[in-house]
Amino acid sequence: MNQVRTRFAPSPTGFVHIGSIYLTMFDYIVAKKYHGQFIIRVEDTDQNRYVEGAEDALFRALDWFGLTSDEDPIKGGPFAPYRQSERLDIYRQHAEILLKNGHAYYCFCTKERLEEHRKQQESKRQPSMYDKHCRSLSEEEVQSNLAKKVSYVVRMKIPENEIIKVQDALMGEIEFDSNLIDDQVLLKSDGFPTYHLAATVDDHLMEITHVIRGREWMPSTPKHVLLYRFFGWEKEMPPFIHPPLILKSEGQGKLSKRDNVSSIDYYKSEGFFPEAILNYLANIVWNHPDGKEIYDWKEFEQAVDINTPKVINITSQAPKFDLKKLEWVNGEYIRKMSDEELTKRLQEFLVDHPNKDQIGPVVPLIKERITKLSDFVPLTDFIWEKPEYDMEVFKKIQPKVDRPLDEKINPPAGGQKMVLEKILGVMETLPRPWNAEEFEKSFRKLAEDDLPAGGQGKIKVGDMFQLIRVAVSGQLITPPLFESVKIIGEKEILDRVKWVVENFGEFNE
RNA sequence: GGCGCGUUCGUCUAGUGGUUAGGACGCUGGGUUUUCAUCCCAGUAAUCGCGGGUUCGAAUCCCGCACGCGCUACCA
Repeated sequence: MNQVRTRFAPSPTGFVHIGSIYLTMFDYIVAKKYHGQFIIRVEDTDQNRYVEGAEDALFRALDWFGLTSDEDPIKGGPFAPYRQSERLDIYRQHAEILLKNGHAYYCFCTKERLEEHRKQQESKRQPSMYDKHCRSLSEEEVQSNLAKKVSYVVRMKIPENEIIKVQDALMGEIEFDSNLIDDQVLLKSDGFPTYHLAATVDDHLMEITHVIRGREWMPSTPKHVLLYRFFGWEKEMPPFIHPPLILKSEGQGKLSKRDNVSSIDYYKSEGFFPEAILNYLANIVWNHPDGKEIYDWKEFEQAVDINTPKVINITSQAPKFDLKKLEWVNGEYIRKMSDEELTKRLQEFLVDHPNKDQIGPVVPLIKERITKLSDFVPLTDFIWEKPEYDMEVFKKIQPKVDRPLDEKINPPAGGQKMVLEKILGVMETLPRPWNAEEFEKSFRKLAEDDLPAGGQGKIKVGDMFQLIRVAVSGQLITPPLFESVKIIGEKEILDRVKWVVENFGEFNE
């Protein structure tokens, strides 16, 4: 069997879209499963849409996902160059072959004429297609126009009255009426090829064995089938695989540039793992035979079998993007990761964090509490910095007592201050270094026996610890209290609690 | 408008003539827990887009319709 060769053919026209990664993943697993080659070919044939730096961003993104190519414009390879703008001669030569064997023709129609024609068709509610005006030009007219350097394009001569059959891997045989297929432009007036010519020629020349591309290409596949025929390459025509497009989670249409979740920059900045994203992307079109939801791309290879018609056993329906589920998948990766690995990833992610060398001990505390790396910061800020205290937060803890306390303790704010003073007192006498058992025991005792002064009532243990939590962190939700306290250190804790007691009721007004 | 594809819980998916239509996310409730989260348990939710057939029997096969998506450029 021939080497399996797949390709991802991006056009550098903007930021890297999640859909590109989704498609590249298919290319990658098909090639890797059979120890073949995965190629990146840059389709920069539209000079108007070219965006400086887009290609670079793409390579960085693919690298991040570990979707490394065997041949590409940077690495080179046996079929270089891999940038279509550097292969213009090749397309020109192939256009000439078609011109010569009668499958293509010169078209000198102006853009104005085409536009006018299109408008007329639309007003008559007819399908908008080229009227094949230049198909009937005489040889003399063509030569004369060429001699006069009249601007031209090369169009494909689509045969009439024929049913073009396309074998689509995922959808089976699809029939197209050739009369409804436009005489596609193959070579533009600027000498650049259109996608149809360039991709077909390159796929053949680069010996691509499986064409995997977005579903939006399906309607133009009959043109490509025809090109294979016109060039006499029918026998080597690869299977076409058109995975479904990813749709917006709400509203209508496919995931577009306007959706923030469509850019991979979003995932990088939020701290998602590339492998988790890949897992999610596989998951929306494929289900693991064991019912597993969490698996890596190696397992996703099970979906691939080039000896079956579908090649990749995925669903044909277009899925909606679900960020919630991606977050869940990412959280699963975080939880199953070793503390060391997670620490490393956090340090890489938190490049500017002032205490990033000290996050190691904190990691086990937050591992089950974050779903993406960016969640780390708001959850742990208080560990390194004295928090901003807010009376509103304290007011949310309404100590519940089993019977009325004296008027000094009610209203609650007053009671809280008194309790905080008691807490400070216990902390000051607690033998150092503090240990978890002693810490908990002392405060339980405080809650159950020594509060309030005079023994008139009890505070719930939970409320007690909440008060300590807020005094230490300024917030109601934190990683485990004692572990956090240990990391912060006895002295700093005492300073904070003392400050809170002294300034109670004053801050944040 | 034309052409093509698609249509099972809110979302992703299993299911290929006989199932209590299964799993996952989400959501809700409960348990564990000093908060949150994790973990565990339970629940919620799909008359399988609609209407006709075929059949003893249909989510599964056929036809029609509706809806959704894509394409309809000298863009990819």
